Amino acid sequence: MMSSKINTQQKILDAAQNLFAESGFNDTSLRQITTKAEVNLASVNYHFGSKKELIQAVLQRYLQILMPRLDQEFDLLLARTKPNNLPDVLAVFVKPLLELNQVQRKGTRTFLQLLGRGYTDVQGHLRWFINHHYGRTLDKLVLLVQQSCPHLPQSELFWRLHFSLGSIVFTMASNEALAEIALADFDEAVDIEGVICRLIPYLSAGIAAPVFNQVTQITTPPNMNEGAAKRQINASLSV
Amino acid sequence: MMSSKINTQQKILDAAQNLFAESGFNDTSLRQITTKAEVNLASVNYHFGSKKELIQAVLQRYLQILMPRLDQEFDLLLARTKPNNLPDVLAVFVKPLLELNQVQRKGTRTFLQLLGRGYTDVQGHLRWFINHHYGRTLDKLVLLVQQSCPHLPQSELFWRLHFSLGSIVFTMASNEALAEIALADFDEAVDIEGVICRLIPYLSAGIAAPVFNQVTQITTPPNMNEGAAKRQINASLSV
DNA sequence: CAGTGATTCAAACGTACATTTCAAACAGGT
DNA sequence: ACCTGTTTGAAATGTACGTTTGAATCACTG
Repeated sequence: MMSSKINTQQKILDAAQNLFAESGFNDTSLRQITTKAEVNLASVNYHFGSKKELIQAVLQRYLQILMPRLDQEFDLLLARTKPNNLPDVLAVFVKPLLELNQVQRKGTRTFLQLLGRGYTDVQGHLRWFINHHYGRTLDKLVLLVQQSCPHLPQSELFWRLHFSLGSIVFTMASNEALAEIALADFDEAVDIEGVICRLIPYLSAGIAAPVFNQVTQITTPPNMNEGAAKRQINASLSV
Repeated sequence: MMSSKINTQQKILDAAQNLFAESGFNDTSLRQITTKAEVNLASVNYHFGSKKELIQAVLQRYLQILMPRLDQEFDLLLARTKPNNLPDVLAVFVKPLLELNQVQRKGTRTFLQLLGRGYTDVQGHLRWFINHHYGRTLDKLVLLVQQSCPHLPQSELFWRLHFSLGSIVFTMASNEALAEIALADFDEAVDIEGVICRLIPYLSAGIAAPVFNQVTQITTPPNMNEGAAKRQINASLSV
């Protein structure tokens, strides 16, 4: 039935992932993708059904490798008797992320850019898609961060995790431009690994920062309902 | 010649700013804008020339108020003999930003959302527009941060300022959704002021975090050229 | 109140998009 | 070699967009 022509799907996925990473999902047309992939325009709808599903397939190629790896790293940390400190928790991302380079050339950079696009472009279906498939893993991450920052109220943690997500996503979306500037002005060749390593101390310090009681803040007494809190932190963490 | 019908431009600007803030520039059509503003479709091109120029006009309404205020705050800090600490530098944003609420209801939130959209949507002309008009003011900010963090190499500062920009921009772009979650799960009504106040300790700690010498990092010796560095940090800071 | 320039309006233009259609080309099994 | 189901190809469909057009309407001046 099928054999030698499997690669049409691959050609589409490869072309799509690079164009998506460069220009975002909304600003990349199926015509650009099929032209670059040297396949017929109708192939995308034939093989993937729709543009939406193509976007999900492109991300899924990386997620199905990354997420199980992260999951097992999280389990290792959770199994420890002593609580982990925050930099160690964040550091577990490094290896699984860099292993994506073995999946595909520049895989790590591409995946992170795609993740950034998933947030900044309006792609509600991606949010749902990721959380539906990998919500359990994300739960473990939130738990680990909570354990490593026991002094932080849940609400503060919620905001800081999103601040962090913003740093990551924004940096990765504009990653190439930033790397070029860094190279030109500081003679520093910063690859994706370098950026990740620079992010960790920044994020660790930010997340664990002392809570500052602001003058103007009129906060309702923290009256939160426990279970929903964690679920929602993680739900909104996914794309 | 003109008198009572000035408000067509205002109606367009008001409708456009809210739709832009909600859905981004690319995903808001002139038809949506003119429908909401209850004006004719052709009015936008008649009064503003093009969609691009409308986008700039929407942002300009806030920038021309905010930036001079920031500029004078920066000058005050720069005039001090003792170096300022980082939280104080970042804190000067609070008042000028909140004053935008007097310009328009929910002005602060709207402006920050628009700024976020300016980054996440691909709007190269906005980058140029802001830097062209307000580059001098941004220079002063970079200088202040440098002074308050003398232990940081320029390249590290460069990256951390962008990490911070990502936090701000991303948080503001998804501000409403986050605020809703916070309200539902933590019984915390977090307005835009609350978010800004939460951001400051996070950003301060992140930017000023100790530099961590990563194992894997193979960095070329810091060989930077002084003037270009500052210029580029700020150039890439603008939208 | 006639005339003039600024504004509004409905309609159309040209372009780009995702998706559909259906015939042609292709494969593997018998 | 022939059928059968899978994949490709070129073309068309329908929708939405930003922009342009030219006549109609308005507001003001002389």
